[in-house]
Amino acid sequence: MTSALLSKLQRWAYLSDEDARLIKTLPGEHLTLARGDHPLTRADHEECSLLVTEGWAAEYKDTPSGRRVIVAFLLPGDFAMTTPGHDTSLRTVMLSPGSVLLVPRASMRQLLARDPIRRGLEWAAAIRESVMAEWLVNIASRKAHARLAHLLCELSIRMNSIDLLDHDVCDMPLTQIDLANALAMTNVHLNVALQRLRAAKLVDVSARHLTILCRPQLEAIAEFDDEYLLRWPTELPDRRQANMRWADSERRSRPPRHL
Amino acid sequence: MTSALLSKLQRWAYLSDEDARLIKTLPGEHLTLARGDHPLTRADHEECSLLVTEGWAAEYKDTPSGRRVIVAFLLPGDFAMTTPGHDTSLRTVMLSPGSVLLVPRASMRQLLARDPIRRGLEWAAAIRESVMAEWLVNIASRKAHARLAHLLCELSIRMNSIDLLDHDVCDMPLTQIDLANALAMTNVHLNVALQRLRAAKLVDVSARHLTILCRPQLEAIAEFDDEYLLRWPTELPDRRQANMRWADSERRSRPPRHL
DNA sequence: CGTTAAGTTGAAGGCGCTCAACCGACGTGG
DNA sequence: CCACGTCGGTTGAGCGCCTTCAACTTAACG
Repeated sequence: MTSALLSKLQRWAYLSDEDARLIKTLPGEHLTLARGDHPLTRADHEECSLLVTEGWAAEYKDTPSGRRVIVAFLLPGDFAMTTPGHDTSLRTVMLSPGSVLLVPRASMRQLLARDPIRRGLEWAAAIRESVMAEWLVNIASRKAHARLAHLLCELSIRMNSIDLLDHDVCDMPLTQIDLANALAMTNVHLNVALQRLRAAKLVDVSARHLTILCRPQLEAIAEFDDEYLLRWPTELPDRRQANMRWADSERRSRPPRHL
Repeated sequence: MTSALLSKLQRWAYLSDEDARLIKTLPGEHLTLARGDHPLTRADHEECSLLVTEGWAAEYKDTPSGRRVIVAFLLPGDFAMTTPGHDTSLRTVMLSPGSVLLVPRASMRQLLARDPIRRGLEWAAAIRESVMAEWLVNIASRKAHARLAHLLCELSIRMNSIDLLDHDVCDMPLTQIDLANALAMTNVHLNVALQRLRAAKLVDVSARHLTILCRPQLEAIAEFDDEYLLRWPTELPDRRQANMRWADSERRSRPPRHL
């Protein structure tokens, strides 16, 4: 039921049996939904959090000009953004049949009262933000096929972290239109980008499944580095060599002349 | 000193005199920096939060292919993302001369112990995330000149919310290259987009200042809706109009908040 | 089988990129 | 003091990635 969330939290925090029990028996309204359903109403937002337990969902905005932009994919174990006074232009929709749990605020408080769980959830929130930043980088800096490759890398790693990846194969119930909406391109061009990855035998996307055929090459053309997803809590800070790309001259340079 | 943070928090939570005093006397190492300086080292991240007190900063990533992507602008009163085990590929840099406060974890805990302050900071964090989502939408869905217009709208509103906007004029110490890095385009094309807005007499960007000349038109071409920035607080009466320093005659009224 | 949504392919055109040159402002050093 | 270097800003030409539009195929489902 909430086993995806449990797997995820156990990666970042050591949970007691009692903690695990709390999560497995998390109370709330359980909804079974079809693709296209919107699990949250405006009223819900004030009163509960939304946890995806089965299937995939998305957070998106529609622009006045009619475009849909997917801002985040929600996989099993992910919470939807439910912040105080949340932004009503951001909506949550199911991208596949699945089920969700509407967790009352009181139960959430109960979870957060447990230190290991709270830390785990904070990690999850931090990674969520990290993923959004990486999406910005992805859309802002890479060409279509590399963007797609990057997203597929991310999704497979995230599926792995909830034990839903098996030998580089996992479910991926997205349409090409969904992918296009998440990657800031048209479905037409997403298709050609996908063909290109297929032709290079890097991935296989079909029948609602994703298979990574050659991860090293895929990661190479995607410039994919999983650090933003995995961040190990106990890791020591010696891995990164600070490459100062702001030249020394800039550091003490005069203020830039403006326009 | 930390007056920008104070102005911001007071928009979303009632602060007692004691709360205000706590913020004004927030302890920590105070640094004066030049453009291009990196205020945070890896070690700092584990031990303190970074608060911008003067000037502008940016959070950015550099891609292997050599592009720089700015993921967020930090204005006075903004905290840099300092999460446990934070993503080292994301860095913070000053975009103008200014000063920052390195707040020790202990002092942050002290702040968070005060309920109104904690709510205010949570509110600020929620808006930060909301802004990132809107940036995704902006880059993903709008053309160059509209992207630029949207960003300028956002920045002017954010400056207003820390009392640094005066009659639609505020400081904006960004180079066109900074703007281009934030908007996923080249400095060359940013320039033409800017010329276009200038020619239409919608904004004036010069001498490190931003002036909104015709907000209604600017917001129109930007598809700008300030809801994601202002989200009505639950516990405060609407101070927004009172605080707006521009004529609000033709601003459309907001649908009443659902109960 | 008829209908609808998703996937696929092709052609034409445009928005934005690359490359390149130039100017203007400012600081530096001879 | 002036020459020069550097950085930011501005403008133009050419081109290519991606969009738009359109038609057609395939799959799912009553």
